[in-house]
Amino acid sequence: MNISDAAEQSGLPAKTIRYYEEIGLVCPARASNGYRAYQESDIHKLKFLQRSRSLGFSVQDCRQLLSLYENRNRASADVKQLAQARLDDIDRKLGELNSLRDALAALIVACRGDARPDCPILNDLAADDAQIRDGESPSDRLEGNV
Amino acid sequence: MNISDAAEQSGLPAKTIRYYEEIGLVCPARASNGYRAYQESDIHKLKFLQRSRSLGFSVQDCRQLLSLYENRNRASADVKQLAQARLDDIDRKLGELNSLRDALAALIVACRGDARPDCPILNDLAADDAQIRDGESPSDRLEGNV
DNA sequence: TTTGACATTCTAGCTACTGGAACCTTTAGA
DNA sequence: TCTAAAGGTTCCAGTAGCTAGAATGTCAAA
Repeated sequence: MNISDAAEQSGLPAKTIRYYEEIGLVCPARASNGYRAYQESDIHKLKFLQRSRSLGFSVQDCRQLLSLYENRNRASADVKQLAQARLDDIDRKLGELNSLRDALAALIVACRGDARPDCPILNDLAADDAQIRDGESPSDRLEGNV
Repeated sequence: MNISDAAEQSGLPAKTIRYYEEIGLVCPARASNGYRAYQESDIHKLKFLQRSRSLGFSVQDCRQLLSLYENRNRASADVKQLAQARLDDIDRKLGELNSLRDALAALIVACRGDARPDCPILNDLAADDAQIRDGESPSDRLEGNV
């Protein structure tokens, strides 16, 4: 099976599949012409990756999950621990996003949004006590943008 | 004022402040020894950036907000529009994260988490119908990890 | 004078891809 | 059989927003 079929079956772009090979996640055999030749087992792994990535696991997490998946002597506790850590991340992020949302929504409501220059949003952003008000250090900030 | 004072007053790491200069956000004067010399107005801008970044605006958004902030003829509608777009982003992301959370939480509950290998989490990740089940294309995925 | 804290520039790395160029192979049609 | 298109290959560069670290210069206090 060539890479475009693998892409279709796994739901991943071909570029991504090549990238996963580059970082050693799924390394298919090669045909005599140099083309990648995907087996069913490779497709299975790619689907596994697609699904775990879509659940927000990092590529490193996926690597671990994949090796647990292939290990017949695994303990389900190990998997659960990984998943729980992810859930904790998500909950933390949800908390941050929710308070962000509230802060922003409040500013938007307060702004008339007309042709005049005075704007509570800008006033808030420029306020001298901004840092004290939300008491946040740079390192607390969200890791990725929305 | 040297960069470390600017860092302290703005709540941003010095490295970040240099980066902001590199991308043309805040470009302070230079002293005769080559050190960056921050004025009050620079500090003000840095604080503005710190606050708007902490509200999740992208650096590009911040650039716009900063220029609106400095434009006495601005219309508050322009600012409001930017903020509203951000809010929409956040709401979309909250929706995604919430469903992610639910899916993951359900899997975790179902997993015994003991020394045995059988694990509903892995089963789900490996399921053949995973893509159909959540009907998601690769491009729909969350832009950043948690 | 020396030491240490601070400043400078530069390069490289992080995540997880993505786009594009230059080139090779296969396949379908005239 | 020739040709053109579609697909494959590798490699390099870029994305966002910093961050780490090296090599070096400057300044203030003991």
